[in-house]
Amino acid sequence: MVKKDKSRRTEILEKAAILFHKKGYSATSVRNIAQEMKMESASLYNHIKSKQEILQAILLPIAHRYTKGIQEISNSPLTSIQQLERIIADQIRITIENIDGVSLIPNEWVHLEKTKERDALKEFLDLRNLYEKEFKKVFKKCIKEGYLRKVNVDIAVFSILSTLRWLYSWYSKNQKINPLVLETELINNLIGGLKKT
Amino acid sequence: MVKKDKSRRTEILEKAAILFHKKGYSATSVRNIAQEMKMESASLYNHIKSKQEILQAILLPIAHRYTKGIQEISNSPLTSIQQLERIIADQIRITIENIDGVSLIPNEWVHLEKTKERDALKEFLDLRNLYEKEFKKVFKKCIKEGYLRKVNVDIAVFSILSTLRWLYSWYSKNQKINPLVLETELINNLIGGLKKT
DNA sequence: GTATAAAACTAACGCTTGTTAGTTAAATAA
DNA sequence: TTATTTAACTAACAAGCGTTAGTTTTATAC
Repeated sequence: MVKKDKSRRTEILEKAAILFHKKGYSATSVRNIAQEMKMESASLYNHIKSKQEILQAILLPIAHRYTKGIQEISNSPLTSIQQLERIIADQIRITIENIDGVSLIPNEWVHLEKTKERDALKEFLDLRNLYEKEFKKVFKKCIKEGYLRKVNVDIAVFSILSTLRWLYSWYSKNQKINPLVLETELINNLIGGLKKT
Repeated sequence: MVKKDKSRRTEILEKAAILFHKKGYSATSVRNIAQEMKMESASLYNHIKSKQEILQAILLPIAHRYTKGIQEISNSPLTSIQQLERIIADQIRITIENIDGVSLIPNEWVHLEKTKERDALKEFLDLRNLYEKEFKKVFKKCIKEGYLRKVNVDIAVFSILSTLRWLYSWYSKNQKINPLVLETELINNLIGGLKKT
């Protein structure tokens, strides 16, 4: 048995992600998604439970992926500064792999709801908090072990994460760039700084 | 004659900005805004032309403010690196002054439309392009004059602007911080970098 | 105090929304 | 071939949307 074709459901999630990316969750109607799938809106409901479920099915796996990634790295035997670099690289990779899905992470999560099946909003925010906590832990270790200057951790981490959150937007318009170049350049800027020494 | 009270219209724009910030333009209904104003939705139309006009009245003045700011600075007799620092400081100040309005800049501009009165979408994008162009110009000058390393300008500028775009989000949750501390710390991180030398 | 203007109200409009019910067509398994 | 499942369809729903019309109340000017 060969690997199953991309399921109809997956197609829907992909099309929806593109539309959500372009217009936002609220401004995208179920009929818009159906049109993109070349079917009637009612037919979508053979594959999905609700519009809300689509959003959850896009966002939550990504949020889990982020958290899993940072935990594996921070538990690895790398030095703290190597860990920090790997964490940044991991985010860049996730973004490039799934631009439209990732594009919803910074803003559209506000439309997650508590449904019968799961409290998606809480689930998302818990994962995000966990991620941020882990990130700060590694960052502090980098300072303590003398790799980084003694800066305000909250401000510095917010600044780095901002760049990574906006990467999807920049990368959408600059896909020609080599991902590896982007990776090294970005890590260099974020950690090493821009000033001539 | 004493200075006129904050007009009812301005109140509406402020309330709307808060709601747009919280839920997004599309998910915010005219009735939501009216409720916040403690009036009926129809009464809003004594003060505004349409929901779309509200969005335009919030976003476009801010966009103009940004562009005016960067142009004044880049035409000043400061050195290139001083200009860069001032541009960053200016953005930080605009953000702090009007958090809810600024919060709409990164994403909600997609809901701007061409109306009878003005092509708000084009107007916004033109301003944004102008801003980015000006920013890159100053940045390149900083490199040319030896203040900054020879980095990829597109990537570095995107990275700095990302941090500034996300500032509203971070600052909403950390208002206790002294704006001036934030300013110096952020400029230092963004330009000077984090690594110990 | 009366006339004018500003800003609220009630009621309703046409349209779009997410979703359900019931039915038919296509694909798969026996 | 027949039975079963999957996935499409048409039609419709109740609720909410932005907005308009017309009216009444409140504030301002003479």
